[in-house]
Amino acid sequence: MKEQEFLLEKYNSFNLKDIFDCGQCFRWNIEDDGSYTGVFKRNVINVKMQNNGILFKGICEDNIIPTIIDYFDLERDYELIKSKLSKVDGNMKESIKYGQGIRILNQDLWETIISFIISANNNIPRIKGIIERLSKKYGDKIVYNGKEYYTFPTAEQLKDVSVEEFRELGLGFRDIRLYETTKMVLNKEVDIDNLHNIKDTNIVRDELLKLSGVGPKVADCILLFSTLKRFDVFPIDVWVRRVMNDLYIHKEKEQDVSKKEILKIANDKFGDLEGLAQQYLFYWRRELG
DNA sequence: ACTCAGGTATTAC
DNA sequence: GTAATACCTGAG
Repeated sequence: MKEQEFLLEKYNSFNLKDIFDCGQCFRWNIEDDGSYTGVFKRNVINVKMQNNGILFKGICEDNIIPTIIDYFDLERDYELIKSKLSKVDGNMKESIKYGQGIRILNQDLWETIISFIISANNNIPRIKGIIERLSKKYGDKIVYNGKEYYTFPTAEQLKDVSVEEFRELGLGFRDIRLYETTKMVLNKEVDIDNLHNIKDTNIVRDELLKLSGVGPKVADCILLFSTLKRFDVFPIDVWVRRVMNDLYIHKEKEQDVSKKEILKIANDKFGDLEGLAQQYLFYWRRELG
């Protein structure tokens, strides 16, 4: 397959660090020149900021232009979203200033499901390591610029992997969850392709919750970060609980803050953009500690 | 040795 | 329904 290029000259709300470090993805890595290289679907792409625009370059299965527009969510008006959210209050305005270049990627649903099951009670370096080993062992190899990259394995490619083999990748207690979820997806106990056709986010969430290893937080991450692209969700992890307590609730112990009260405040304040609001707040708080 | 990290599943009121 | 507890692993 030959290399393709796409130079995006006009853009806004686009910053590589903000996009790749805001916690939504695990397979993009920074290069020595400050560009990032990542694998998604069967594509290996390098993204580089230049003075004349953003250069996307790499191995792309289909035409690179629509592929990039779709994956980087380039048709959505983030400037409008940010201006709406900035009006909510000073906190939101501050967090948006910090993460002004965030875009929520349209990541493959299956990959997002597995990745966030792996993320449970885990840390980012280890999550990334597991995903790379999983891809190297069961995905397909793609060579680009003399280096080897691996596609994220499909459910079909994980069909015959045993619980023990999953554990050898360093998955820990998540081994059985990957095993069971792979089976459930393959036998269509949960028909994940059909989820895109369901309008009501709550119904989609209930479907995702049937999967092993998918609880409320992971389900909301999948809804927000995959091609399902629901913004009416508010994934609550330790950072979000912390920032919401500090800004709006002010309890002595953040562990005492209930999920319910966080969700109510989030919905009251941010409405149908609460998913985006969560991402700005999460990134802001986690980066500043 | 011990704690912690993008939670979930299981068990017991 | 809600609360308490165990859980792989590896880095600090």
